[in-house]
Amino acid sequence: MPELPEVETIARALRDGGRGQPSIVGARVAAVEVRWQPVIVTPSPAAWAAHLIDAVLTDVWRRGKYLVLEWGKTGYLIVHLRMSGDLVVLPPGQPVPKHTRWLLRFADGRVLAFDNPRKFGRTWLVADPAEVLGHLGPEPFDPALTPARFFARLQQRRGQIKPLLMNQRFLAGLGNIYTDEALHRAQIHPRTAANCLSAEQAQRLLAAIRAVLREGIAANGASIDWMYRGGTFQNTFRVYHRQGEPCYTCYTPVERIQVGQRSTFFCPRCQPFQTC
DNA sequence: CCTGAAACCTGTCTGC
DNA sequence: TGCAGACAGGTTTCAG
Repeated sequence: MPELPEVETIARALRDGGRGQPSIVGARVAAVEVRWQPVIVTPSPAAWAAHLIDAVLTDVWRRGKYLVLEWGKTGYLIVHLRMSGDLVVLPPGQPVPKHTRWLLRFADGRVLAFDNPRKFGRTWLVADPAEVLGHLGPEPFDPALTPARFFARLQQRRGQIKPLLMNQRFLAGLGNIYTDEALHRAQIHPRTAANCLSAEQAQRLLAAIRAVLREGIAANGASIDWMYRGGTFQNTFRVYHRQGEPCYTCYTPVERIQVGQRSTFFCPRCQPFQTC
């Protein structure tokens, strides 16, 4: 589930209200429960819980695929969902999801639950968010990331464009779905060497990345399988999971290949392979 | 620097 | 119905 648009959807719902629940900003923690300790990276699970008791949530935001919950002077609770799960608000008395790894009970009776079936997700509580987020590349919507700057960074890399776009040190937020969708929109083959792209292609690619992310956010993310619900972007996929079906642009069957160990979907006609 | 393999997990779906 | 195998939105570590 969780790439930038899904994480953004969760962050906005927690901060502003949404997905059927009002905002939790201003709520005070009355009790903490950790059900699967390895999910807590730092500090120790006991210290983690002790720090959060009585803390008041002051803000929620997103950086890349990380969710950041601010608790005033208590610090920053940072969450990464990895391959599955959600951060959900439950009204008083409602049972928590089956795969809840930790939960915060608020003084008003509501519960914030970290639902993470595959146990890949991780949580940190830190004084400085840079401890966790410091390695991340630029946000895709950062105005400082101009087409010229993006092109210059591509020029410095010789690897395949798809794994590079998914490298969070290069750019923060893209995952398997949105990368394939952006490359199709920009008409670039996923195995193209990054430094073989022209300035025009770089500009087109950056615009395509921003367009698919914007559409994904507007659709509240994508829902696939049982992992996540609520979003509708899956109805707008142009290539992802469409192998054998006609490209909407040229009617050539969409192909599925492996690139960087990930299933990759592309149109062989709209996205021809190129070398320098 | 770049690539590929493996590991971390649970659940769903497909085919025999 | 049972069961084996493939596959899944991510990241890290290691070998070459």
